[in-house]
Amino acid sequence: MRKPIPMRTFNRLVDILKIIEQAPDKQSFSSGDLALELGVSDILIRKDLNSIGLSGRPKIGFDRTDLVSGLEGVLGYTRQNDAILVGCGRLGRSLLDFSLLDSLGISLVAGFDLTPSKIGRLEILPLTKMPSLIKRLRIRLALLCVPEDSAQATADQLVAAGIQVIWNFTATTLHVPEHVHVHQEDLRLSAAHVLQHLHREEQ
Amino acid sequence: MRKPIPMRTFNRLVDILKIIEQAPDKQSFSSGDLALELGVSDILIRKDLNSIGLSGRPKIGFDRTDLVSGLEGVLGYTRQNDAILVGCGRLGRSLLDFSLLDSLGISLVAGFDLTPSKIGRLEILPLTKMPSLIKRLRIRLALLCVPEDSAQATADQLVAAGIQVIWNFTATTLHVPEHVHVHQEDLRLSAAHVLQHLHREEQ
DNA sequence: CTTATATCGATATATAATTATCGTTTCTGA
DNA sequence: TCAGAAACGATAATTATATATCGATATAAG
Ligand SMILES: NC(=O)c1ccc[n+]([C@@H]2O[C@H](COP(=O)([O-])OP(=O)(O)OC[C@H]3O[C@@H](n4cnc5c(N)ncnc54)[C@H](O)[C@@H]3O)[C@@H](O)[C@H]2O)c1
Ligand SMILES: NC(=O)c1ccc[n+]([C@@H]2O[C@H](COP(=O)([O-])OP(=O)(O)OC[C@H]3O[C@@H](n4cnc5c(N)ncnc54)[C@H](O)[C@@H]3O)[C@@H](O)[C@H]2O)c1
Repeated sequence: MRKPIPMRTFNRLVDILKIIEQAPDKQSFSSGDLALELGVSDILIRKDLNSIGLSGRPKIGFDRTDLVSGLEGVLGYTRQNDAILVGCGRLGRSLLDFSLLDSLGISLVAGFDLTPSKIGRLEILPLTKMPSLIKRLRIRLALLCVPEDSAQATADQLVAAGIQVIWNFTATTLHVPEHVHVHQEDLRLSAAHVLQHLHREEQ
Repeated sequence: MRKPIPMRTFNRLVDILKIIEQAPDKQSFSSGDLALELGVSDILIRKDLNSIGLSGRPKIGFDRTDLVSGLEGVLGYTRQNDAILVGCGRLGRSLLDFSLLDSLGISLVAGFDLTPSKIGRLEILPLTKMPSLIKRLRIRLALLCVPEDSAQATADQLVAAGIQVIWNFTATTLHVPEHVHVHQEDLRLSAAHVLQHLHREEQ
């Protein structure tokens, strides 16, 4: 089995794929081009790409098709993963419309809320239906967008129903068993970066 | 002038402050405690804290009050920064309610949208009023939450009105002049991390 | 067909980040 | 009051990450 990808490399791979998608006309990309946009050396770009089995051609660069399929494969964007959305308020509804998620391989197949309804063609179900649906469709990922004071209790329900990964959009730190993974969508770090720039300008 | 803080250290400082805020009863924190939660060595924690002028006491650890004031100072959470919100749809309204921003030193003092209205006690103004308000209140930060296909045009208006930092919640990559800084709130990277964990579980 | 050049990959070097070691300080309890 | 332990800070060593160098290769132009 191949060794795990270092985090820094992983982050750059995400960035590289983004650059490629934003230049739909380019047929090939040299390590120098990509390096310039990312602010690192071309050598590093080649190392990153080589490490996931991609190679380029002298005088040409890396082929677009190779890059896209290689990167999407490694990043996991190719296969479609079913997920549920819990808490369909303002943020939740915004995410339901956010087409980027689909293109990254995440399909929201059901929504849950205290008050059931229908958004577009998607059923918003009451929470009582959650456990059975998770089991029936073998859902492993949940996006959590409930109010802060319901976050832990809802997470507990998700865990009890067998969810393995929680993408947590609330600011509440969740306590979950060892085998469950929480990815925290945290604006704190972003805010700190924003403030740095704000204050940098000041001088 | 003190040298700039390395990015990795900066990120850990944000995490450390979060840990402290989540343990409101603890009067002091040892580097070992913090290290355990962050998954790094205690030595590194001490280095990080020493680097911003904080020191601990043997047998006790770092004093809560020192930590909070030191960290908040460095991260810029102490002084209040006025900001505007452009695009008051689902995501935008959610952010207007998101009290975390206030506690990080970001006050949303006005909202703008195609359709003016009032949310709580906050006026949502038409875009025509934007330039004069930015100048009058000397606003330097804008949160951008408009639809993807208006993102670049709206950013152009913000730049023309003198905004210096744009916190971009749209997935669109913005092109702005050198002196303007864009902080991209990007779900791509998060999604990739989430998918890694989903697939890790699989084996 | 030959030459010039852009770009690659491999190996070596340099820099940055993290951890280990060790002696010191301050509190606790006998 | 003194021994022991918990935690600290400074310096040294290690590991990880990024860059530099250089020979090789494929393309394009003449
Ligand atoms: N990370 C971010 O980017 C970010 C940004 C803004 C808000 N937030 C957070 O996201 C969360 C949602 O924000 P919002 O503005 O959409 O709130 P909202 O009040 O608009 O929506 C919350 C929804 O959850 C539903 N709900 C309440 N309790 C529930 C439960 N136990 N189970 C299922 N559904 C339940 C409500 O009916 C409502 O529809 C909040 O915790 C907020 O603090 C995060
Ligand atoms: N980064 C994230 O976490 C994230 C999550 C979800 C959505 N998004 C993106 O955020 C943006 C907003 O999403 P949403 O769900 O709130 O959309 P929305 O349609 O609910 O709201 C958009 C708002 O912008 C207003 N608007 C349109 N054109 C405008 C203009 N030129 N100037 C000012 N206001 C204008 C509309 O009147 C509307 O109120 C979208 O681009 C979406 O793709 C980002």
